[in-house]
Amino acid sequence: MKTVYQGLLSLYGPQHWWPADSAFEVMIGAILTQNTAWSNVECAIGNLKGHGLTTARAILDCDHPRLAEALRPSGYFNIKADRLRCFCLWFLSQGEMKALRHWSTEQLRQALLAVKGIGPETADDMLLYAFDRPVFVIDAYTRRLFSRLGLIEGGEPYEQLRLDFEASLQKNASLFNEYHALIVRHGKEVCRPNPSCERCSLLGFCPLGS
DNA sequence: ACCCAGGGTCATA
DNA sequence: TATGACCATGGG
Repeated sequence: MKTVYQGLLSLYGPQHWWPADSAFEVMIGAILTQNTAWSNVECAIGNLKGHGLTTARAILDCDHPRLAEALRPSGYFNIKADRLRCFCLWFLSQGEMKALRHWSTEQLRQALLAVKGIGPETADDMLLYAFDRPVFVIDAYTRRLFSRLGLIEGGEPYEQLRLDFEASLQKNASLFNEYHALIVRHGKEVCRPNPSCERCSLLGFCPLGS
C-alpha cells in the first residue's frame, strides 16, 4: 500500500485536492460528480456561481427549473437538483459548518448517509475533503487500480474496502487526501479502462507487467 | 457511433 | 443480499 503511494507521489507530485474554494463547494461538488466527469461538474459549478447559488439558502430559494438548468452540464440534472436541495436542507438545519465541525466522524457519516442522494462514497468525499477527517475514499478508480495490482478482488462491499485500506495505512487525513487524489490522477491518465501500461511506474509490481 | 465518467436509489427475486 | 434499470451530459 505504501509502496504504491510513494510510486504515484514521485510520478505526479502533490495534487492539492479537493479543487474548490470552500468546504460547502466541496460538498456540492461531491454530489455533482457522482458517476460524472469532473469537467462537466466544473461547468455546472460555474453556472451556480454565475446565478449566485453559492449558499445553502440561495439553493433552497431557487425553483426547480432554474436549478436544474444550471446543473444541466453535469448530467442527471433533475435528480441532482433534488439531491442538492435535500443536502442543503439538512446542512442548514444542522447549523452549517460552524456546528458540524464539532461532530464526531461517525456521527457525521451516519447523518450524511441519512440524506437522500448521499451514499458511502459521497459521504466519505465530504468527510475527507470538507471536514478533514481521516477517511479513505473508495471509488471506481480505486477498485480498478488495486484489482489490477492483485491487491483486492474488486467487488468487495464499500465498507470492507474502506476499513481494509484504512487499517493498512497511518490514519492520517493528509495522507488519505493525497493518496485518493493520486489514484484518480493515475486512473484518468494511465490505469484507464484500456490501460497505458507502457507509461506506468507501477508496472514492476503489477501482474499486468509480466 | 460508441464508451466512459471521482454513484445512488428503487424495484425485483 | 444481489443484480438490473434508471438517471443525462460532454469529451475522447
